[in-house]
Amino acid sequence: MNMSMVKVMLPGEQVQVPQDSTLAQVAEQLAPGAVAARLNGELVDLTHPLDQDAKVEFITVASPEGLEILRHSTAHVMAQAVRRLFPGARLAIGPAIENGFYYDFDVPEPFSPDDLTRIEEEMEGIIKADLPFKRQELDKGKALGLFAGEEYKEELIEELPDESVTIYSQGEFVDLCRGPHLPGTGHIKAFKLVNVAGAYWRGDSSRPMLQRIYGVAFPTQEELAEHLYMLEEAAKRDHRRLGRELDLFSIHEEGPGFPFFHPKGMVLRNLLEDFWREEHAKRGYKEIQTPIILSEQLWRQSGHWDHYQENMYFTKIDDAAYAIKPMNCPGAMLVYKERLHSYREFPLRLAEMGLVHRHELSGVLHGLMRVRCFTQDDAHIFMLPSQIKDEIMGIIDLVDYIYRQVFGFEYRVELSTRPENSMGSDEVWERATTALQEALKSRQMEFTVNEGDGAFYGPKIDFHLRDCLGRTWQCGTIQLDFLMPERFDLVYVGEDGERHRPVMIHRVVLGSIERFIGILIEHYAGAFPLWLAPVQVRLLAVGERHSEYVLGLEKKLSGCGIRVESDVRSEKVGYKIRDAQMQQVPYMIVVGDKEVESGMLSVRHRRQGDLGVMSVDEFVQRVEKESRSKQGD
RNA sequence: GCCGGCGUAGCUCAAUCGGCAGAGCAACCGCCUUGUAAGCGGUAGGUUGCGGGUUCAAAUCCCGCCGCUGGCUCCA
Repeated sequence: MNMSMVKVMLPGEQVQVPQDSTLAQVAEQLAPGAVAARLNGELVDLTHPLDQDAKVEFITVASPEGLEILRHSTAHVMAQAVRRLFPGARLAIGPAIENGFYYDFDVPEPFSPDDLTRIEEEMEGIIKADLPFKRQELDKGKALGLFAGEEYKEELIEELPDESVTIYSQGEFVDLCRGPHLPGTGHIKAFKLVNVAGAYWRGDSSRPMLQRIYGVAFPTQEELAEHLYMLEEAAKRDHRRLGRELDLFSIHEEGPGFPFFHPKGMVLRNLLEDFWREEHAKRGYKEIQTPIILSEQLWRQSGHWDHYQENMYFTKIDDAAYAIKPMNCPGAMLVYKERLHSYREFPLRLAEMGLVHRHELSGVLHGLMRVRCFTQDDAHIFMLPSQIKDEIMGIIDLVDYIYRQVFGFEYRVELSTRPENSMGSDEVWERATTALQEALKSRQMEFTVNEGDGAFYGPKIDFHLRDCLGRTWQCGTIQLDFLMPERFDLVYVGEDGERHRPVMIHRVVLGSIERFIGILIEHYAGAFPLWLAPVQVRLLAVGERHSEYVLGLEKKLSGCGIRVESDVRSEKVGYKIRDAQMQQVPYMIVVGDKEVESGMLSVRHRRQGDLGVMSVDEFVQRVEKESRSKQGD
């Protein structure tokens, strides 16, 4: 018998196999750890047959794609377990996510933590049975029949563009799925269900709330354990915890979402603001300040009344209606309108550290990261249409300078386009969005597009930073606005002597001072670089007889502009060092008989330990140099 | 706002089945006079988030509210 062969091109080698062999058969010989494959560029299951010559790359769970498959398959196993334990549960969607997966279920009763344990046990059984994942293609009509009564699956099937859909099954469990999947459930080695949460179907709060179970999954138990350990470590960096331990800020039941800054938090905050002012002055910004409470009429004119009312607080003064500002722009408009402007003044950059109040839903408040009042490092820039691109590029440079060069943050950029409830014509939106896009492209920034997430008055570029758990928070934003100038009838006198309409940019760099401080706390795990450290030096008296000398030294150092405090408590030196270490004080100076006699300083660094002896001048210079560098440990 | 979990001393956490609210750290007082990550002893600290209910008896069980928290939605 003449068996026909096909050529399989693998990275670095080429083999011939009988036609209609499966990829699994090839993998058995050549890639024992494979769980899936890339066949002519497309991800497929190992059960896929080879009917013609093909380029093949095998995938293991060590690769990002393999890991995603592992997690996705684990989600299916979880759904199977849930179905066994809760036969009435209807399935929604169950994708792989960072570190794991989730699956949404419609169940009459929410899952309890005990249920999670039972589900985990059921999953173990399914894994032990090593059920193969089977793929099947069928037309939509048949699929709808198969999933009859599964309203979420029906909705998904109806929306799929192709006439045929694929389903996967393992054992008795069948699910609509594009795949690919692991060869069998036995390939799952390490997973854990971590929590349950309510989640609206398709993220729409007007639709039913489903129960979402989150899990994590890794190729090995070791990696899973490592991940769980990392989470524990991350919790130690949580700004809410460090804010209390380092006495930076507090939030009270009497003011949910309204943070209180303590003396040390204020030092940090003021230093950050000083830095901000310096950098903005260098770049031609003028600073203004506008009131927190302004007439409701103004907010009607700006469009906030129609588009932002739900987030605003209102009040009355002498029976007249006022609103507490949720944004700074209308105030800046009034400043602009104070007098007539010439094109020669442009771009006119009016900055404002503006305290805004917004009614955020109670369920979203989170330490300093999401609050109900915060200070925006705002600026409104008025300019000619021809200046848009340069101006936006200048702001991108400033953001990059502060985020990356000064603080060493990794950040993500998003372009947000027109939302549903917005003002203005399509044409204006189109123009503004294109301008932002072009600025990003000429700066060669990588960015993702966030459809429908713009402000109600214009599209925006957002800069996102990560917290200790990898959650991202929007910080900087650049918003282009053709509408507000229209609404407030802003004009400038052009070269031609005629009046024209200026273009405006709203922008923040840090975003919210509060949120940015939250990010800083987590980024440095409380060990702020010297220039930001609320206390830079702590003097530790060895015995009580050294107190007086220590206090004199404190005066001397603080006279040199160093933030210093003294510990003259009746405690051992080891105790004082431990205390200063835990407070993340960068420098400790031990003062005993030797130092009093010699006039030298015994310096300890919070990371490098004992630095030995140096003179006061030497130490002051060291501190000044390190502060100027803005470098961390 | 919605779904789940949680709320005990300033902080971290105990308190068996519903049976006298407890420990460590911090604070305060005293002893020690201290040399590079926690010296010793003592004192004080609580309407168990708030309000109802069940019970002979509630931190514990039930209901409502407040707050925190993980998500969803929303957003700097």
